[in-house]
Amino acid sequence: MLDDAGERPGRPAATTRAELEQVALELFAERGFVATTVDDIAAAAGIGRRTFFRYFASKNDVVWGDFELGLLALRARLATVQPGRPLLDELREAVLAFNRFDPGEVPWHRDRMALILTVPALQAHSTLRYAAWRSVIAEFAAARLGGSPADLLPQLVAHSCLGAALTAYDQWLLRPGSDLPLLLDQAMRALSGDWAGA
Amino acid sequence: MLDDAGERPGRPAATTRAELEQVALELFAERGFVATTVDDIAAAAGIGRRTFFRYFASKNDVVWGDFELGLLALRARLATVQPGRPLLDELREAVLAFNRFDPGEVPWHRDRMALILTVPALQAHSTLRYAAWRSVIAEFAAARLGGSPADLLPQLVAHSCLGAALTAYDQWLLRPGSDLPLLLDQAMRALSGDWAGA
DNA sequence: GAGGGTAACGGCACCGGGTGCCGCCCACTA
DNA sequence: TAGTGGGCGGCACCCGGTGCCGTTACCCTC
Repeated sequence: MLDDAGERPGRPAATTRAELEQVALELFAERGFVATTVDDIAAAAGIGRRTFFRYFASKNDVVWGDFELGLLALRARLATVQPGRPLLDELREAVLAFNRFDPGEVPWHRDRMALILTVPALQAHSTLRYAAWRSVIAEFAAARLGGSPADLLPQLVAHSCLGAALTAYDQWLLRPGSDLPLLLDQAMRALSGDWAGA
Repeated sequence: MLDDAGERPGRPAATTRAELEQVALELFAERGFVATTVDDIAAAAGIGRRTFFRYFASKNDVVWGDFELGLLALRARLATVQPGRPLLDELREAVLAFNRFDPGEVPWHRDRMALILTVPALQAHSTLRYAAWRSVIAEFAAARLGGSPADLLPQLVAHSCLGAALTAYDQWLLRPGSDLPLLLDQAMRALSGDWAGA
């Protein structure tokens, strides 16, 4: 729905999610997220405000691109993993893969993540997205550890992985020129708990 | 401001945060959080809607009681800890202490946490509160590990502790009759990373 | 006991995100 | 050429949140 350029029955869609996202991100970069209203975005994209909400459930969602797709890919990847290696190694590689991007997309992605991690409204909203991400991890961890994804340990593993990823992203945005994959690797490795001693 | 029963100059406050909180929680329990409007709360408390926002910055905040006070206590506790013991042990005890309540308050607290952890709007908003909590932990961890609280490892430790606490709370709410301190203890101990192997 | 200072109250108007409703538009199909 | 059906988008509305400003009620001083 809402996409295919000129297919079957009804009236053709006036725009696409990707196009709207691009228009919106430009406005956000100019005026900031909060100062940009949905009316602004709709006007800039040449659509009605009401239509905007048919493409995105909320203004917050604009910034998340195709997160659901990434989630599917993550789940698919984890489903085909061989049981030989240590859990944390698998998770580390999966997290790295999930956050790998074409060099051309990186600045784009960086802008998006900067918004998500610094604008309070987006920071708050992100929790709901992360919950879905965590449940993918918890599912995999439960399969490895035995028991249900709802059990304490898989849930904790999922929270830990998320914490590591967020920590790495924070560092990435904090230190210009830093290397995201490296930071993710460091953060994930630290989940082994070396620091617990003192 | 806004509290002391009958002190100095101006007009006396019409109510208190605690009273408003109680009125609001009752309404939330009856109709649910989203179905209760700020007008409802204000009317039930016999104040104007405008006044409500002088006691709480947002409807979301009603549910958080004296979180800031707890934060101060946590910071104070961590500041007076002797450097002898392993970091994770100290953190575990601090987290347990932070979440210790009078038996009489427990059902109250349980209701609040159930709202925070299940109502999407509150779930999202909680992230902003947790950030302050994490920074207290990161501060302490940095003091122990050396370096700045903004460094990767202290941030990761803070995220991990938060993840453990949230996991424990989720389990507590999921399993009626379960023991919160025990769950917190289990979750915090699991941060040592036993699970990393497989 | 009259008056001034002061701080909280609370109405009003406004903004912006989000939603239900409904008529309109327009490509495709028969 | 008529009909179908899905996207568009205006309209009215709800609700959380804010700035403004006059009002209220206490306490202190004269």
